[in-house]
Amino acid sequence: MPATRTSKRTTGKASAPTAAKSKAKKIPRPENSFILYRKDRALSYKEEHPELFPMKIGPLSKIIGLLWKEEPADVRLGYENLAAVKLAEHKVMYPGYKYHPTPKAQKEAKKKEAAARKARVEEAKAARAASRATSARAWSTAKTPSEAAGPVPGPSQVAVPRRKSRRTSAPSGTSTAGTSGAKTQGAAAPALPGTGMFALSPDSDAESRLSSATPSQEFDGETLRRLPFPLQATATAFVPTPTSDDVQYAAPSIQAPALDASFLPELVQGSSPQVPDGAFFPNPAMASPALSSGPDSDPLGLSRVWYGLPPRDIPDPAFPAHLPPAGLVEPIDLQDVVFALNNAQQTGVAWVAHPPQMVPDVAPSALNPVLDTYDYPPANESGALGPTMDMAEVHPAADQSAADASDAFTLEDALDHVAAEADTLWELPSMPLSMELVDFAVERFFATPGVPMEPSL
DNA sequence: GTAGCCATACCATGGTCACA
DNA sequence: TGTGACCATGGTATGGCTAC
Repeated sequence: MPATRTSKRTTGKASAPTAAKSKAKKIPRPENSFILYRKDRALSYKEEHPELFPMKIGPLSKIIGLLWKEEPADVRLGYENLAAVKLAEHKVMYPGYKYHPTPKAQKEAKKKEAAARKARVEEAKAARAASRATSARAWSTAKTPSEAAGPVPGPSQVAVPRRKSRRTSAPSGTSTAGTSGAKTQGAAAPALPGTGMFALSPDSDAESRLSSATPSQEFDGETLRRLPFPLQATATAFVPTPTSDDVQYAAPSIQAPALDASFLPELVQGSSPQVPDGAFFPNPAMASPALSSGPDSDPLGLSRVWYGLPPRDIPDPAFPAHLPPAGLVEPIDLQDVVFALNNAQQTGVAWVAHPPQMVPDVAPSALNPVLDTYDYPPANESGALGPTMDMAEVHPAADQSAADASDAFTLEDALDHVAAEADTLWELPSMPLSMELVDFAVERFFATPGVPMEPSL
């Protein structure tokens, strides 16, 4: 159950400094829905009202707070979904993370200590000033330089020891923090050792190992497979995305009753009267058992894990009706898992879909040239249609995907991929993502072949 | 003396924690 | 269980500190 806000800072005192800015090593908290909204809205507000800028953060936050309250429910829900995904990503990136706010007493003690330090410095400054004044007077009346030097300075006149420099060896201009971009580059961006061992682990050392890694290092395909996002190890055939209209045509026989592990069945290889042997089906009910799946029939391991429908609810400009090119192979990442599970929970339909333009009384082959390659045979008596794929097309595409994955790949690329996907999430249908669902998706993610670490959730 | 780095303060809302 | 506090984000101003 989400906690309700019970208090609000009204003291006028500032919050602690942004951790991401002040301490590169500290793991930042996951962003909540409002913070994500604020980030987006500040940019758009600046575009809408350039005459009001530069504007201080205080007034801008007030304005955005008001706008947030006035936003329709679906917009807020979109950001809540996005926050849920960010939370899931955060759990994957920092499996052992736990929020530890500094107790008030400790904070105040620290503040007191800082104030005392400041007072000491001021005192030393004053002493130096007094010393200079004394010296000047002595010099003005001195007959010789040795006389002008005056007495040996006392302890209070000795300069305060300088603390060790915090300056790094980075060239100037590289540490202009404060922009969102700074988080994905430089020291703030966790990177990996080139050996392929990803420094994510469920223990508390993960933080230091992440921060000590070298940015902008390139990684081979094996390393890439170990990255949390995208999940290359479970590359699988793309299935057209269902829309809300599709749900009503879904086959009753494959509706999932509840959210559990049975939502993640193996992809079934089989055949049907309409498609060639070897096509992949998302559900056993849709494929005859003529062919069985296995390493021989599935050399690329495409049937290893089937996580559900990739969440491509956003129209693909390249193809009508969201249809990807035949044989397109996409990696499935955590976002996909969360979406698929959420969709399953909300609609009870996880696996069956047909193109949005398809209606039951129209023959699939009459609809779209794309269907020359795609085939959507009736799955059962209810007329529900299930997607299948021509594996003669899929396998070469999978080959290409594997080749791409073997290319040198920077962590920055992977992070960009995640960020780009997250940016589109607000367009998802209005469905709340429960924390249970997120946790479940994360657990499934870590159970995936190719992901080396177990989470300690 | 100055350039550059860093921390802090300002503000909003929501999630999370410790404590009574 | 309720409450209060911290902290996540953004850009700018300001001041302290260090290196040159």
